[in-house]
Amino acid sequence: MEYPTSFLRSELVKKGIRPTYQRLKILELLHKKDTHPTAEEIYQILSPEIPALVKATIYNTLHTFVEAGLVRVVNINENELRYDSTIANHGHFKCKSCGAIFNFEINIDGMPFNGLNDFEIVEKNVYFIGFCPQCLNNQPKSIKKEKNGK
Amino acid sequence: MEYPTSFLRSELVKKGIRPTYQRLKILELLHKKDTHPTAEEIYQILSPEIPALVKATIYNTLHTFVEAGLVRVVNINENELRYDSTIANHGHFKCKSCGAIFNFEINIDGMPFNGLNDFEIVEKNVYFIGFCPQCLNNQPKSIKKEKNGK
DNA sequence: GTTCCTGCAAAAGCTTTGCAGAAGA
DNA sequence: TCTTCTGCAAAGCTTTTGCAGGAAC
Repeated sequence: MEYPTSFLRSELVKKGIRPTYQRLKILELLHKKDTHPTAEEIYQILSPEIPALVKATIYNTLHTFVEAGLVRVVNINENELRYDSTIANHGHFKCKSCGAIFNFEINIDGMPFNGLNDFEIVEKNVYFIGFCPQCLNNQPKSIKKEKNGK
Repeated sequence: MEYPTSFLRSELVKKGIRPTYQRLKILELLHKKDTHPTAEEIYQILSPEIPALVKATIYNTLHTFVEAGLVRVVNINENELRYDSTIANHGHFKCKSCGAIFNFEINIDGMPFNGLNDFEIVEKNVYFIGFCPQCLNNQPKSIKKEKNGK
């Protein structure tokens, strides 16, 4: 998928966020990468292109985006925050071996549940944990014993 | 629910974990409290009872429990790790206002999904975010505008 | 020109690690 | 007695904050 600058720019302007170069690049990356990068990963990817870029800016930018509802924080085990720009109904699958996060289709709103009668539900999330096909192929014997991908 | 020391003790011994006083207290707390306390909260609760207790011990103990499969890490938005001793099939609901986490019934294994054909699924999780009845009653007008409970 | 953002550096917060003494087997 | 755990202190990471110069409007 391609995201022209004009599209990204209007996405920001619509929310009252100044479309600076850094913000456009970070938003573009979040749209392109579907692996839900961490702040650190965003830094690693954009740093060569924007040498002056600093992590504080990435953190500030991500906060701005989250507050505006442009991206969502995905947070699956481990102590790390990942960011997701797809707000549609989907589940997240995290590979215990390589740590990658995949989207998959699931009708979250169709799931029956009990015990939240007087609660107001704002957001529903589903996440699975296991092993991705690539990791299963690479180490079919030992993979089950691995603790995590760190 | 009451958890006699002998029960807790055997739970640990079964997993090959030495049933020290600190570990028994932490495990007991995780069973009693269904709000999925953080390491910090565990420290706050047990500190008066065990003045010498130190956070490093709590972190180490929680790691030990997680590795043994006695407790699970629950991790819903925000940058904090919570621990859950109930391993059965249930969802977690996090209140945006007070930050408390509630369990609710949901048949996770019954949910249909697509796009994970060659994946090996080890664990399935569901979490909802919204407002709990208590917070809805306390501030029925302003609650929707609140960002989070921090 | 004014407002707001970025980069930089320093601080803050949470978690981990190394080690000596204490507790458990 | 031997092994393993706890408490303590220090280190390590990630994230946040304050401020001056710079970019956006």
